[in-house]
Amino acid sequence: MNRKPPCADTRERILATAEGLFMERGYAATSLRMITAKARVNLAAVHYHFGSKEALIREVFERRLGPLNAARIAHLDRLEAQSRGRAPSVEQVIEAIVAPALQVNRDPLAGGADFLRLLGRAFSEPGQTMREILPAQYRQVVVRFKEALARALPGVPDQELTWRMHFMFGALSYTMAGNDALKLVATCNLEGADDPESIIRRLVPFLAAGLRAPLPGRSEVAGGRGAMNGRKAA
Amino acid sequence: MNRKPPCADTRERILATAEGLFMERGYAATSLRMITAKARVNLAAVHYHFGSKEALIREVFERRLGPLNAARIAHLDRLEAQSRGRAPSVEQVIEAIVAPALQVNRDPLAGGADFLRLLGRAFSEPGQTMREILPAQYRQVVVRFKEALARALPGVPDQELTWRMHFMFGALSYTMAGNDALKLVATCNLEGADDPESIIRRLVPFLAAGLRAPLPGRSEVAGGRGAMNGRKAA
DNA sequence: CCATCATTCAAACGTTTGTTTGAATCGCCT
DNA sequence: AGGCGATTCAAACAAACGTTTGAATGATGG
Repeated sequence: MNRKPPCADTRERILATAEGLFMERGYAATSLRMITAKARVNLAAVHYHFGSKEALIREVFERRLGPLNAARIAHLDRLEAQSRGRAPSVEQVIEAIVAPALQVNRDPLAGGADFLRLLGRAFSEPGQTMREILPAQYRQVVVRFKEALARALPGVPDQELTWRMHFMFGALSYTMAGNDALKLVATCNLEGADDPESIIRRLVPFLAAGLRAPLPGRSEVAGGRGAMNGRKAA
Repeated sequence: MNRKPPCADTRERILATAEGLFMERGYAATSLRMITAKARVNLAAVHYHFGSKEALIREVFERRLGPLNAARIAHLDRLEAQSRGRAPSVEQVIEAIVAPALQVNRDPLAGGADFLRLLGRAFSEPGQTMREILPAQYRQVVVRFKEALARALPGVPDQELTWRMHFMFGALSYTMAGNDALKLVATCNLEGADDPESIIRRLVPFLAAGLRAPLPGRSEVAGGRGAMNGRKAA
């Protein structure tokens, strides 16, 4: 089966190196020669093992995103099994999305911070490739978590919930990708920027409050001057 | 002064075409030949008018982002002048960020939706260029709006507010860039996705509620099962 | 021990990339 | 008219790109 010439981890080293380079330079700006040089691998090896550059990035994503989203759904399953009858809270549902990502961050073998930053960028990256990979990988997650959030937020209409989930994924992917963008606008030193757990501890309440926000009025954009704390409208 | 050969709008046509192509294909994946061909302009014209490809994208951003952020600060100035003594509300401050972008969206001469989507992607795009352009263009905006939000949210500590602004910019830029990413995860048809005003009407309450969220506890991530509507903690 | 197969390797393939060049073109001012 | 300066243009540049090829390599199974 496995013929093992001097180094048989060629495949793995290509994937790991490509992951890092795609993260810090982007897909289009990363050449196969950069990857193979840094991985100390022959240029032709990438075509031998993957077939093309596009097939390579496809595999870089699928091997990470599959387990991550599976862990999210498993977390949600566990949550709904524990609390029989009663629906899990908004915070718990959000944590089921965020905690698996946090675990990936901690585990370099699962991709570590590199993959999370790459993933955060993938959503806003153009090109046909990502528009094929991401929907396939996320469809099930979106359906399941929207159901769970709908149960936790019975007062929020379907359309409104869809939008708020969209905003939530925005803040989430931006935060995951953001170690760079963060410093762009940071006037003061962000302490704890290197500690993902403290970021999560701040992000979850933010998102939960946003999801529970009072429903927007029919016409005007801004609430009155005195618009005060989140009081559910309906 | 202005010698006007048959077409003197060469510069402008390059900028407009580059804006559109960078938006839909990304910076690295857009070649000068694509731009000059679509703009019906000679290839060498871009080097004559701008000097290099990087200088071109730099100008694409600066001519749009400058006025946009200036309008945001002007909006905030007007807001603070009107309400003497009392601090503007969170919703009003958020609207000062969002409304000028909405106006850009409506006005094709100011860049239109193309530039907003390009801008939304710019934050998560790698490369040294963006890490030089964006901080310079946004520094003043961040400082001013953080001051305004701090006055509107006296209970939120400085560190916490910085993070929440980060989350806010995330949801905002993701939403602006998102007409593509939107369809990625949308299981049901998002009505109003083409109407920016209705998006804003949903986004502002979401962000305001997130900014006003109860402060996170010291240790645990998720609130209790019964964690209910936004009650300010401190 | 030789044949076999998966893997590695150096070299080259034809395109496309950003950039440069030098001559042609055109409106303006004296 | 005529020369000037700004602009356009076709052509070429070297470099880098993704991809392909065909021979070397080395462990495995008959």
